[in-house]
Amino acid sequence: MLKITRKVEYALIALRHMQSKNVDELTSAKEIAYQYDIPQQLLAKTLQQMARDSILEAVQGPTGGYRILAKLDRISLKDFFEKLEGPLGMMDCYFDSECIQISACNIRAPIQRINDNMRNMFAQMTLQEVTQ
Amino acid sequence: MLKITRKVEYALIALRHMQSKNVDELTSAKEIAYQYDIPQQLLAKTLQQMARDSILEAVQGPTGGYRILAKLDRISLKDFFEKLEGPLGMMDCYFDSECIQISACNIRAPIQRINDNMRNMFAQMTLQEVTQ
DNA sequence: ATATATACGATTAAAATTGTCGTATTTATT
DNA sequence: AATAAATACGACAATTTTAATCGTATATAT
Repeated sequence: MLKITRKVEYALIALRHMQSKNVDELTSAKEIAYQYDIPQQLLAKTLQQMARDSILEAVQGPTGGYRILAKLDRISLKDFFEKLEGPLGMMDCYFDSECIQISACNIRAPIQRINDNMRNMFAQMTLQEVTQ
Repeated sequence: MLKITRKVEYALIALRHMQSKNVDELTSAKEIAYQYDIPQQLLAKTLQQMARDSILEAVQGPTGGYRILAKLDRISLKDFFEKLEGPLGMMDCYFDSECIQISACNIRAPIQRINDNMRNMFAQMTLQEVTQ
């Protein structure tokens, strides 16, 4: 429970790797996959998604690759997680509830309190803090 | 990602239900399962585990059931989660690491920082706060 | 032209979670 | 003593989620 996914893990590894380079230098999926022993295609999809989310910039063609586009100190960990994985809730009913039992449920409110604390925590940490 | 499990969910529902009763009154797994539409056997196992962990007291035989044994304001959410689900880490390498890539890994330290924050947060919330 | 990179939908594989089954034990009630 | 209703718990099955792969298209430097 309460685990991050490989997708997030790979994304963080990639960002950290890119941060150790010059800002406009390109890094290919292959390079990262090889260096950290990550499935290349899967990593590539994650990088592509980050590009769609304007966190990275992608350059096609040979000699292409990715570089960091966004200001990482402006992106909270909460936003980052939600960009990659969708809404961040400890229970699905936090957002859209198709739970029929909802009227009988006696823990919705307390869970939401925990959840708010967690979201708050991740809202206060920036990507920069994590990848610097 | 970062979801609590049904086991924890059912445990919280059960505790909250029991807290609405007299302290020494017994509640059967059947009663809770029926009222909240939870698989009875699964709930029973969770209650049994809580009994092993001295959170609940179990009474056998017909008219038997469970009652709250522990002081819920003395149990942190972190301890509660760990009793039910084992070590609480956002990545498995937080505890025992069989990750071969570990020397190449560039995010172990940052992830541990996030993790410490999360553990800290759950260490500061008590079960009482959640189920009251 | 060719090689090498990104782009991405569809599918498969693996792992984790969730739920069920079967059987044993305890004990209040008759 | 017999019965019924509860807990106890290991083993198994089903389901869901996550992770990984496949196939094909597109872009572009050489």
